[in-house]
Amino acid sequence: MTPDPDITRGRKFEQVRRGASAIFLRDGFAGASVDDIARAAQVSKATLYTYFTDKSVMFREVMSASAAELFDPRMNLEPVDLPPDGHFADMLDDVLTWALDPECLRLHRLAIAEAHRFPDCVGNYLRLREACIVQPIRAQIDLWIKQGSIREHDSDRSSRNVAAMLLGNAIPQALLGQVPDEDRIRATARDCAWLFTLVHGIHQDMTA
Amino acid sequence: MTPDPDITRGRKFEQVRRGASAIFLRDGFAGASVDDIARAAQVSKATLYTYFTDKSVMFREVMSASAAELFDPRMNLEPVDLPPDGHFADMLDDVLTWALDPECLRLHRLAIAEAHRFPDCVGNYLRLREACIVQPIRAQIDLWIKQGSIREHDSDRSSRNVAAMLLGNAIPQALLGQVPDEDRIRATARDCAWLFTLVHGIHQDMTA
DNA sequence: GTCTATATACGGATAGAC
DNA sequence: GTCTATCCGTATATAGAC
Repeated sequence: MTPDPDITRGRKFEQVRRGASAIFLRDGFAGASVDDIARAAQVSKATLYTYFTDKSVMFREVMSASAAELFDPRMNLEPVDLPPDGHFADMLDDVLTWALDPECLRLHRLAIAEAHRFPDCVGNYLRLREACIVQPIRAQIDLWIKQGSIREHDSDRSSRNVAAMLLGNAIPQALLGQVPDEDRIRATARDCAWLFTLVHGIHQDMTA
Repeated sequence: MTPDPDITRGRKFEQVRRGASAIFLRDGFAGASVDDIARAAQVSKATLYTYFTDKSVMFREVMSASAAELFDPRMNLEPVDLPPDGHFADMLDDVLTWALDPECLRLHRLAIAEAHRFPDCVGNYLRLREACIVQPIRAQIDLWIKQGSIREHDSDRSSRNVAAMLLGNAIPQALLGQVPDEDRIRATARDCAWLFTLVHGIHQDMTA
């Protein structure tokens, strides 16, 4: 929401932004035509150019607005006051399910595709997304450590490792078109939770 | 190397293929212009069109040829007859370093970017890549299981988990422009190896 | 088979009426 | 502020000479 000299807001701003968003997310930056965007926004091309000085400015706005929209609501995912056992798997399930949401995937694909055309945009995106994924996990782990439910350790590292294992297979495959089904998601979440508690839990059973 | 009716091979075929490869990998499908490709290949546009019926055929050829070139030499990475301890971390280091190679990253980015424009191409790519990454890990694990160095378990699952944790953080970040340095790679590889042996090893020390 | 030159369409961006 | 109509460069693809 920082005022951008290249962007003038007006009546149909949201409408335009949504249209642009839809087309960019579908076709990428180079693949998107402003004619298509105008059609999708139900606005004339000239109107587009009253809002944005050119296509690249339009793209930047779409990226930051989409990221803000997608990543903000997740922030209110507070750590829950429950034992690590079953809840952790549920939580990881939620995170993975969220990350596999079509909207989330499209934005991620776009960010990757345009990474070296718009490095600044994408850097910002990466930070926001990272925060949305590993921070909840880390907060939860920290709470459990504080409560003495699990052993003390470097939660920054372990939360990143958990996130990596949780998303490391599913996201690349989903980005390439093979989205895992619910059962597969659940199994992955369980594996992660199991492995985490096995390594960092207090009462681990090595024969399990 | 399957004969494609849309492709006629000739004297400058390789030259053309390399030029197209360079431009597509740099600019994506929609972003690449055939003028640029012709320039990069030091060939006229007309010559391009004697080899490929159109741009999309050119793209498909680039994808499959690049994948074949990048993924084939890795196949001869045989499991080594060593104890899991130090060697596993080294091996994982190799895998991660390879996956972070600029050429490998560019192809991966392209595959993701064009996933829904060329689903067939990308499906093939995904399988080849998967095989290159988790198969060596799995083969190594299987060997150790057979030797009795580590406990018996579902190596298919564990190798995928190891691969996920190994690549899950580094690859997305690298795709978005933030390639980790050697130390970071080494640390990640070590974490993975440590965690794997801790969970599946025979002589684990839980206080470590 | 390979080139130069060109057809044809589509792209981003703008002029000017309202 | 929003539209219709248009400019003009660039894009893909081809014709035809050699």
